[in-house]
Amino acid sequence: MRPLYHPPVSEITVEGILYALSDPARVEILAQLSNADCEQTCKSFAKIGSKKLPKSTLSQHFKILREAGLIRSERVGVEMRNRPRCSELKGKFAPMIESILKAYASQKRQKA
Amino acid sequence: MRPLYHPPVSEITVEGILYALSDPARVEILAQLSNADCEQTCKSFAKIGSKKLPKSTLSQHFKILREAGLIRSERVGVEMRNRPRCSELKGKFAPMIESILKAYASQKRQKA
DNA sequence: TTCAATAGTTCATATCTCCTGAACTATTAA
DNA sequence: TTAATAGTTCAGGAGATATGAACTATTGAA
Repeated sequence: MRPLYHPPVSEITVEGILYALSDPARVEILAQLSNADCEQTCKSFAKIGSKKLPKSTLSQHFKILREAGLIRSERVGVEMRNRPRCSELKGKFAPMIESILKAYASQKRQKA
Repeated sequence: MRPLYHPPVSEITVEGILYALSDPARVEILAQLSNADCEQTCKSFAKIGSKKLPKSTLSQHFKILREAGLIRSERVGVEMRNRPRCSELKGKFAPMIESILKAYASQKRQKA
């Protein structure tokens, strides 16, 4: 199993971030991860909204978020802990990401 | 030729906007359109960066931006005028879009 | 150790999406 | 009319995405 790749901040791009967040499942994952009290394993996302996702698909989604520079994944025992990298992205991308998550949260609130 | 569809603000979604902006050519188009003095026809985007795009591709890109609610297209004589809809999106999406364009512009500046 | 269980990754492939050349539509001007 | 210009639509192949099956890594128990 090849080691997980986390791009350095200098390699992260706006397009890459937007692409990663262009899938509804992935915005939802990042949004939930950004709630500090959220469980951070892949397993905990087996259901997103009302949709059940197979683990190979989830693994792909996490990989895309990871390689866009949005999250950091770290093995802890048998599971993978994922957390947003936003503290590392200060200034450069954090305002954009925050405004995206804010708009997404507000949209969700309105639908409910 | 079926009439161009412009979604009402109530139908515009965060995911839709992020998807539309997940293609480098499309962020670039929106970014340029957001400069008031930019030429607004499709024709004027036949080259994006160093890449030459065929008009069928461009037409698709404009359609996606339009149907995500990001631009309004209007026929004027033989050509199509496109302008961003951000004034209509006040509050709901404008901050997000602005922060995206800002991050994109700053990234471009840094590369140059 | 070995075995089983759990969590996730990787691979193969079927499906879906996107890009683009070619044909078509709409408008204008000669 | 006809020609020119600007864009749309369509069809096909090329490329991306989703997912079941097989694999890897870690832990805990026998």
